[in-house]
Amino acid sequence: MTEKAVEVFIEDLVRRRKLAETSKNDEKSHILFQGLSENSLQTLLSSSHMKEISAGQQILQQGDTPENLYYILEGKVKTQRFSLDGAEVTIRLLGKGETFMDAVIFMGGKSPVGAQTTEDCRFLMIPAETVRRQAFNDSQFACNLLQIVTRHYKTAIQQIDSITIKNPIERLGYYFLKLHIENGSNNMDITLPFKKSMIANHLGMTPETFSRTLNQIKKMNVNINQGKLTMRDAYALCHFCDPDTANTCSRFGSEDCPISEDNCGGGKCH
Amino acid sequence: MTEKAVEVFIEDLVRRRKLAETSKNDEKSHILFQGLSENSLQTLLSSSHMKEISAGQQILQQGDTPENLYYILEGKVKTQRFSLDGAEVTIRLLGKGETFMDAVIFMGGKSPVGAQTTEDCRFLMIPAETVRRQAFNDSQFACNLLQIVTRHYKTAIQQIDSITIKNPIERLGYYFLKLHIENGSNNMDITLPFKKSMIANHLGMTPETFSRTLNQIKKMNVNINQGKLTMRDAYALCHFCDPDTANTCSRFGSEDCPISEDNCGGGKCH
DNA sequence: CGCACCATTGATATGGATCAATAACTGTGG
DNA sequence: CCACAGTTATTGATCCATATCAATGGTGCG
Repeated sequence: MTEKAVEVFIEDLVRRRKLAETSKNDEKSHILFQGLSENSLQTLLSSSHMKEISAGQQILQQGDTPENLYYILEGKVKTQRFSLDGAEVTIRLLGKGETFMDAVIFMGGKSPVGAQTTEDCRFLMIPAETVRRQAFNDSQFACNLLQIVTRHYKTAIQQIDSITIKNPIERLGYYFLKLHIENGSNNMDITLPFKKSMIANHLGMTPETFSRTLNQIKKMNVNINQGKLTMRDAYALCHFCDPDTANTCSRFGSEDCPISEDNCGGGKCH
Repeated sequence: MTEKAVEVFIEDLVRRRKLAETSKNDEKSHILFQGLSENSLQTLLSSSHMKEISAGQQILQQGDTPENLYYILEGKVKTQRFSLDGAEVTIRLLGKGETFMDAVIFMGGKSPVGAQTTEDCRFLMIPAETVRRQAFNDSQFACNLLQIVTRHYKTAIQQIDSITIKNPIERLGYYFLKLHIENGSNNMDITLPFKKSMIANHLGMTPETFSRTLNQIKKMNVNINQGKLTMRDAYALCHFCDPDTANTCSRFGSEDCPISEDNCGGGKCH
């Protein structure tokens, strides 16, 4: 990364950090840089560089040694695993402002997952060695990483849960619900952020099953058309909510919220 | 924890740490205390206390706020999740020397998993607040935690992979293989560390399927009798190995190892 | 000895995968 | 702007792996 690029990047970060302080708008993966001194930020960024990778490229193979932490400035990515006979599992689907290989760097040894662009991408790449050194030198940074990795872990647990004890309708419904909440719980229109077949794989089902499941969901006040999802009412997906997710929903506790403790006393009703 | 107990515990830790330096015997979860100053150790332990909990007790409910990090001094534990209709998924099965709620403490909010003893247990409990504070004050400790959590995350990824694209035989075979390697790759006798029905649940299958799968595996030079597993030869389970796991096997690279690069050139053969 | 609990075995049911054909969409070049 | 090729999504028919249901057999404990 050139001196100039570093400066621009830092400026942007600082601006956003100030923004985050005043408003409640916390952009997700800025957690990585949260609360860092200018100095620490400099150390991280001065050894980093940017890279553009076009859509559909394998950024990193499962089994490679991870040399960098990737921060997505632009574009979308999936991380995946392959079985010996070529079957693929999508572990994460991620976009702008998210990081990957953040956890892998601390696992030691080869990466258990591969990563692939699904759109043209621009990355900020921070060398793994720098990240490890800085984690050791700056406990604020280490704590930021801890927060990120535990969040990934939590998501992974939910994924295990979802694949093991939920049926396709519940999985898809829950996925849509989370998109809905991410988009702001009042927004009734959602554009699917990935190809259907990718989401299907991520949810542990085939594209055929995904398609059929979509038809089921259409009967529930939700319409899907050309990758556009339109909810008849804001509560259409509440059926798929759980107490944990409810906490992140702006309508949690409102009169119509089925999870709300006021409505059933204990968060385990329904 | 009383002054006395602290001292005994620290003495024991120090002894083990010295042991770990000289031999290659790295007991798993001592990672938590690895490389900490006496001072840091004191801080952590002086606010800790011990607790005994009998078999079958729910230590912590899914949805509770985690108040402590648990270190298992004695006994066995499972962490689990429940669906709204009562179905259970076992996330981890763990024993002596392992920790839990380590990651959850940094997730913020309620615990996404519950924990239950499966045997009589004795725990060292370190208050969550102490852990968080110490992570911030001692980057060595933070890095230890990072290592632990990323390891959990990796296991979770493998679990997702396993449930999604492996059949019951492969799952069970892989589980046995890992036990075998943990026990020292030359040990041909393994005692199942948990009840079959628990392992079954952990592997995402019913007890019935587990039982039938066991019969399949018996045809492959592995015998199981009353929770005792006996391998005809040390390579009986190699069929279920993958390049990643091979690295942790003492026989990796030997003539008969099917993963060894010498035998196929690239670690993707078979 | 008898009661629980757990594991095993057999019979049956079923959800989702697979296979196969068609349809809709995307982008490209004339 | 349309025609065409390539990709992605949908729909229908069939199959199969694993869950479920039900009965039996062990094992340990009071």
